Amino acid sequence: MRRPTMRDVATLAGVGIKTVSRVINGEPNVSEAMSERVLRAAAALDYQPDVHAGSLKRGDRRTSTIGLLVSSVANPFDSQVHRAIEVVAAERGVAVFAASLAEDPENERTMVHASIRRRVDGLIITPTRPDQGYLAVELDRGLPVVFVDREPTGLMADAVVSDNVAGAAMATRHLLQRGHRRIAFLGDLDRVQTARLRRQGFLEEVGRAGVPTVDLQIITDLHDEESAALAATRVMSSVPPPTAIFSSQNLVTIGVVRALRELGLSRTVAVVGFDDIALGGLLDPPITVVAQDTQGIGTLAAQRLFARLDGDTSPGQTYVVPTTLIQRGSGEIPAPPR
Amino acid sequence: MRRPTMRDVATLAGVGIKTVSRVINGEPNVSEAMSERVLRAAAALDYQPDVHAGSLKRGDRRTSTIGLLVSSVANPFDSQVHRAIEVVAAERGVAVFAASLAEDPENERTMVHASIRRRVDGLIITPTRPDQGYLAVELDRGLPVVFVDREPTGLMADAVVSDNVAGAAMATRHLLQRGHRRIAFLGDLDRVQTARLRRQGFLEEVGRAGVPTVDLQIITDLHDEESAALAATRVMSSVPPPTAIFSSQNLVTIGVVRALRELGLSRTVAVVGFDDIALGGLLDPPITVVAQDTQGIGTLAAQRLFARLDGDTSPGQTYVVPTTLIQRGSGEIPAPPR
DNA sequence: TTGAAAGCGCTAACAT
DNA sequence: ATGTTAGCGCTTTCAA
Repeated sequence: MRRPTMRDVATLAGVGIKTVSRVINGEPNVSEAMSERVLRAAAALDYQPDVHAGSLKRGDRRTSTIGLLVSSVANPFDSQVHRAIEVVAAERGVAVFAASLAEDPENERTMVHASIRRRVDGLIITPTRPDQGYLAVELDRGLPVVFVDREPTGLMADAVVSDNVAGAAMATRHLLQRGHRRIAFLGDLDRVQTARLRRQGFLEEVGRAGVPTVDLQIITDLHDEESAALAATRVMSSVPPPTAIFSSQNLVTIGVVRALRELGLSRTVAVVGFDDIALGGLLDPPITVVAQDTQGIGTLAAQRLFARLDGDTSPGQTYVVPTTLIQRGSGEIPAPPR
Repeated sequence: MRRPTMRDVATLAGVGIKTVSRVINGEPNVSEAMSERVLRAAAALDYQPDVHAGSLKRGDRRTSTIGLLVSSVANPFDSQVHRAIEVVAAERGVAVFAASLAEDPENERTMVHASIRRRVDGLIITPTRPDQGYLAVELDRGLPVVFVDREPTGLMADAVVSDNVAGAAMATRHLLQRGHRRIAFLGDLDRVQTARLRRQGFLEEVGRAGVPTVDLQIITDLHDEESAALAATRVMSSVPPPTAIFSSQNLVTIGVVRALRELGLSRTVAVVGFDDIALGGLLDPPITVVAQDTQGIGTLAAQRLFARLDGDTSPGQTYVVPTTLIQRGSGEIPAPPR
């Protein structure tokens, strides 16, 4: 009925508790016969050691648990990153404690503290607050923190991010090369770092191409599919309308596709989206995107965290993971002759 | 540098450790002045209590942590269920420790034990092994377990599942009503319970309609998009070919859609899929599906777990969550005149 | 090779 | 209202 303790195992095996500890932890200097006797008793009782009770007295205080705080575990980008992290963690017998911050700055501190109260060995975070300076004291105390998707502010630490500026520039260049000049940029919440960087990449590229500002339409702060669809409809009714749209985020792209479909313009107006879309290849036309390497990002973030846990004390740095342009059709629609 | 303990807070505040404990835990019988002094000291040291050290001596041994073991955290169904569970858990200050079993039976036991070693208060599991009897001892020891997506075998416990049989029957009836008789069933791994139930629902419904067996093609054990596409291509080349396809799972549906598209049959052959598909409404034709209520399933599973933690000792039972037919176009293609 | 004692950070039980 | 002691399950230290 009661969960057995190491002492119960010791009693059943008729040995001292320290011997059980040695066997359970695979420590040396235990005779073969002893080891087998203890293991038999442990199995008979269905004994499972208490990781946290053990860590209490141990020097390193490790719990073999890390925390992952992302925008939302239900979001495809985050859940793919989560999966990649989990694979690396599982190789080391480390469990992942996941939580969604829902882009609410309050939640970031709350969940960081919830993690620390559970004594995680390290933390992987998508920063949501304007400043991460409050984490400096935790870094000092030896808690490694790696950021994903966005760089932290007010703190030197490892970060693993997509090349947002270059990716957006690549998408933009792709449209320019097909003759587009009147291009609309539809972006999500401007307080999100990635949204700003993608806008920057777009602006830099059109600037290099010498496109006059009057030909551009820059819409920001689209927060969902609905607002994006409305914005796309409005943009297309301007005179003269854009011949191409660059949408800087997943949901925005979907909203744009839906709006163009309803306007009967989906075969006429070129679209490139940032962040891949499930089944993008089966849409009509298939949608061209700048895809992020979610697996690469997750794997690298986990590797950085474990490197820190293994003693790496080099200064924190940002790792930029390249994006890929996937040409499927919507982005290859040429500009109409003038 | 070192992480402060409750004793450090007590020393700084110049009080006994038990007073700090009372303040931190919001226990009564502490003067206003004392409380403020302790909180000031705790804040100055950036103190965070150790949940597990506390639970060690506490009567209930609760850690305010639950484990969630699903097929894959990157899978849309699972990650939506995860998010719903997390919302209920967060209301109670409970953290969720998530892991993917990747449909590998070995992983189920491994991760259950990994969870128990971390002393989770309860477990929500998508069963992957053929039998869950090994968990009986844990139930006895007071660890509540709730199953999601599939029912357990060899164990009486709560389970929250979609109405797979009725959902599949509904999809089948929908096709029958449009005059289809030659219908193909494409299902995933037959060792997965939901795959068998959906096949059963299909067979029961065609049976009720008196469709001769010779008109049906039943393909199972499709494990991914590629094998599903191949199977669909093969099925459509039979003579006479089916006029409708019921695909029993997400990836299978995508494979079917891709194959029909390549064969130029996507506007001719009716398709209904089990489990919704992101952007299914933007495909051409838009895809008709039997959607599962992921949020309802996750919320209910979490509610059942917490009800058990709150003392509910009623016998375990299965909760069946209804599915919804979403008519978008592909399922409404009529059978050709004979 | 084995085991006894002390103590990790905290709470329960019992003082005061 | 506040503090003291013992002990949760385990590992460390040290002795046998």
